[in-house]
Amino acid sequence: MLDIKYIREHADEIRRGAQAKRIVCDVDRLVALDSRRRELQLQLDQLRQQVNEMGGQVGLYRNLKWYEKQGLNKEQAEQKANELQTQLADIKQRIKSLDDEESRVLPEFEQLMLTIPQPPDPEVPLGEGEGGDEIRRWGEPRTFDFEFKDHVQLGQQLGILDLERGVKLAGSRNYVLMGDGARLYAAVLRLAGDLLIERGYRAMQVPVLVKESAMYGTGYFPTGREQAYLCERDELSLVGTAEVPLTALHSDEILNEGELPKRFFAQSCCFRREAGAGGKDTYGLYRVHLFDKVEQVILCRNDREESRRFHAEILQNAEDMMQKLEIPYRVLNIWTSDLGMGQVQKFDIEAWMPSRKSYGETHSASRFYEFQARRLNLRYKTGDKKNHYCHTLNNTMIALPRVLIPLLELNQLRDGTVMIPSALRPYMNGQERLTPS
RNA sequence: GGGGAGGUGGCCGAGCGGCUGAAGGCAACGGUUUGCUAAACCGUCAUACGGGAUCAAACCCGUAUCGGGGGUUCGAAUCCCCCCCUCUCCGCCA
Repeated sequence: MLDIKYIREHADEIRRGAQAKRIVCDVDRLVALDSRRRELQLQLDQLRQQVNEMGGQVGLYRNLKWYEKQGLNKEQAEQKANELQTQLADIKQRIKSLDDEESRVLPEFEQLMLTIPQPPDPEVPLGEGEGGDEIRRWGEPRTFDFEFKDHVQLGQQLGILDLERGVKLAGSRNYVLMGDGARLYAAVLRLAGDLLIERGYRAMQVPVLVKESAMYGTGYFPTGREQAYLCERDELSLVGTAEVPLTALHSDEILNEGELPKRFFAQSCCFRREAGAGGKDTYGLYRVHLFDKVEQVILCRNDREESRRFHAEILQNAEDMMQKLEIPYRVLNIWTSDLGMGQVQKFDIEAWMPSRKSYGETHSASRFYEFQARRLNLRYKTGDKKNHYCHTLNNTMIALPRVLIPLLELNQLRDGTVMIPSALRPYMNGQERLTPS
């Protein structure tokens, strides 16, 4: 959410931003509702002021000590009071009708406020459709001097992946990992967490079934509603990322400036319906309904330069993780047309996946400035006792099982066994290789 | 799931239906005093929105907010109804 005053005064900029993001929103309608809303408030405030003042008078005219002091007798005072009450009844009628109008205008206004996207930063490339400009690469895509296998073949031959039973249990886009597969999965997550702990990030364990306010606050609702699993009778939603509970953790709070920045991470289950994905990426472990992710979240001061620095930091953390895993990747500066409602800039990391013969997205690092903090009512107080909205940022540290695709495929040997990258071996009891079990 | 108790400002804690945005205390901040610290004293000390003033702020005015919503009343933190949450006893249970 943006500041209505800012929208009012920079309507053009907002319109251009929405255009660049390819997001449809009605700025004119919003501005019109805003001015009507302010007129109504002004009138209502004035009428309420009258009511308060006259109401106080009524009280006085009913107060024996007071009206005797004014030299009035009971009848005179009573009559004054009644007169006032008659006038009040009239004013309250007017309040009622204005109030009715306000209660029609406000919900629409608030609804529209939630649909206004934040303009992208200038360094974001203008684009069309999904994607971004490649800004760097690390590592070389591996070439094979033998017929390589994809992660599904490898997983099945090693006896660590069972897609059929996953589907039997839970429908399409589900899977089961066994033995070394499950161990490897856990090992990657632990490595990611340990790396972040080393760097001063605070480990968190958070709810993954959250109230709608958290979904709205982080910007996933109302637009992304289709993508979420809802537990409707309890009015709760399963989160698609720990970004939601972590970013909303301090919602409706006023932090002290000294507490910032807050560097968090959480490993959590992530639930995504993949509605609209249609038949896309149905093969293997690429796009599944339930996965695990270690997510980084930073809450910092309201300072764009600071936000940028932290953005670089969380991106670096993820790149370092990929380097530890020895997975070649590239980093994209995502186009305006592929940015979400609140994001001002987003960098994706894509890992080389032999079976896809391409880079595939494994990470997404976004910064939001105040956008989420405003929706969440997440603020901090400075030394001069002023309140400011925080800035929020997040990035994947690692997400599984997707990263198992390059991890298995890139490290396979001719005989179908898979070498374990050395950074993971300590988490696998020193095991160096996956062999059929 | 059933029975009790309770939800007031950063915290604790008062609060006859009008003069209570809310006593008092603590914490915090500014100041006086002081060799330093402590103590003492004085002052400040919720948030949002709107209006006015301004280059902008400071500032001035108003409205709303005492868990949330609705009602009674000229007037509600205070009375009534519904909901939510916390604590506690019982039952159930990873």
